[in-house]
Amino acid sequence: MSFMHYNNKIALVDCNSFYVSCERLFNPSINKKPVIVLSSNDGCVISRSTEAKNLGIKMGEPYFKVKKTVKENDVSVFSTNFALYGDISRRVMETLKQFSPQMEIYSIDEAFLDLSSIKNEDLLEHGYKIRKTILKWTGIPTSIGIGTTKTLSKAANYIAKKEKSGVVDLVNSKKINELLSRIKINDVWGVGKQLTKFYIRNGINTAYDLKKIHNNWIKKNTNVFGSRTAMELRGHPCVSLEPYEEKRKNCCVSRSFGKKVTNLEDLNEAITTHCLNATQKIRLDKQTVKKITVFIRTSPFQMKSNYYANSKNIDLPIRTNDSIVIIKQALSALKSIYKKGYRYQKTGIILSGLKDADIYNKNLFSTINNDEKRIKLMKAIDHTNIKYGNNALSIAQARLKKRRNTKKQYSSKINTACFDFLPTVKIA
DNA sequence: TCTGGGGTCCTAGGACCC
DNA sequence: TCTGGGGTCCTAGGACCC
Repeated sequence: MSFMHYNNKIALVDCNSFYVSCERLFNPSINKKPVIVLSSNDGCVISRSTEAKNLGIKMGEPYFKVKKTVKENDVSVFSTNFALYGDISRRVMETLKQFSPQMEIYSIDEAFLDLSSIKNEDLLEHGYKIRKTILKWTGIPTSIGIGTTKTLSKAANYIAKKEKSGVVDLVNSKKINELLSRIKINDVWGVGKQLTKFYIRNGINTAYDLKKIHNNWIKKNTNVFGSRTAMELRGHPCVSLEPYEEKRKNCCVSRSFGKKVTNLEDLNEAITTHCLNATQKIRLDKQTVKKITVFIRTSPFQMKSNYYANSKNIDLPIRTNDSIVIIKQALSALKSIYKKGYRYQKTGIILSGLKDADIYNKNLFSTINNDEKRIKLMKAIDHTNIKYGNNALSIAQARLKKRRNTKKQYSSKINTACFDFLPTVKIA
C-alpha cells in the first residue's frame, strides 16, 4: 500500500463510450451517429454513443427490447470484439503512462494517475494536455476528473463527461460543493442500489448531502464502505493509489448459450472449453489453483417453476494448473449437479485460491505436478495458442470447430493483430 | 423467441480450539 | 444435574465495481 498524504492530486482518465469509440476508429462513417455495442450472444447493450443515449437506450438493456428504436433511428449495432478493445486499451494505457510514473489501471477504459508533482495552478492545463495526446495518438476521446481523493476524482470525472472541455479540476475549484450537489447519490462511486435506497430513505439525495452528514451517523448506520466514501468526499484519502499490478485471486470463465441447452453432452463440451481457457489464463500468470467451482443455471428470467441453478465445489488435494486434471474434476462435478429436463442458459467454472506456482512446485506427495511430461505438454499448448491464435491447439472434447453455440451477428471482424486492418489516424 | 462476463472486498456465522 | 468465555480460521453470500 502506498503512503497516503493530504496533498494528493489524483486524476481519473476515462475513455468516452469506450467500445463504441473503438469501433469508430475503424469505421469513421459512424462518427456522429448513434452506435451501440452488444454483450456476448448479442444479449444486452453494453456501450452507447452519446447519440444512442439521447435516443433513450439504457445501459444493460436487452437488445430485443431496443430493436425497434434501433430500426427507426438507423442505429449502428456491433457485436462485442474484446480482442480489439483489449488491444486499443493497451495503447491508451501506454500513452497515459508518460504523464505519471504512478498509475493504476482500474479497468479496461479507466486509469488513476498521481499528479501530486504538478503545481495546483497547472492541473487543468495538464489535464487538457493528457486528453489531447490520447486523442492524437490513439484516436480515443477521454474525460478527465481531478481531485484530492479517488472518490473526488471520480466525481470530477462524472461532471467532466457532461462538459465540452472534457476536463474538470476539483482541487482548485471554489464551487466544489455546488458541483457535488449536482451529483445524484446513486452516481457516487461506491454507492450501489442498496445504499442508494437506504440513503434516500434518510434524506441523503446528492453527493453533497453525503459529504455533510455526521461521521458518527455514517459509522453507526453503514459499513466501512459507507464511511470510506463519505470521508473521501470530504477530501480525506481512504483508498490509496495502487500502481503495482497484482495477480488475480480468482479466475472465472463462463458463457451464456446462444440457444438453450438440455443435454449433458453439450454442457460437458462448454465446461471443457471454459476449463481450457481458465487454465491457460492461470498458467500464463504462473499460478496454481486449489478449489474449483462448477455452476449451471437456467434463465433467471423465465418462470420460477422451471428455474434451476446449482453449483459444486471441489477441493483439490494438490495444487495444479494442469488442464487435463482440472477438466476431469470439473466434468465429474458437472455430472453430479446436472438434472434432466431443464433448458440451461449458462454454465461456468471458477478457479479460486490462486497462488504462485513456484512456491508449491515441490510437493512431496504430488503425483501430478512432478510429471515433467505433462508440464511440457501444457507449455507447448500455451505457446502454440499464443503464436497461432487462441484454440489453435485444443483437446478433442472441446470440439471447437464443430458448432459454436454463440450468437455474434454484428461483428466488425477487426483484428488489430493483423496489420492490414490498421487505419491511419489523421487528426489536425 | 431473445436479458453479459469478470472481478474485489466485507461480514456474519459456523467449526473448531483451549 | 449443572453447561463459560474467548479466540481463530474458513466460507458463503452480499454488495459493489467496470
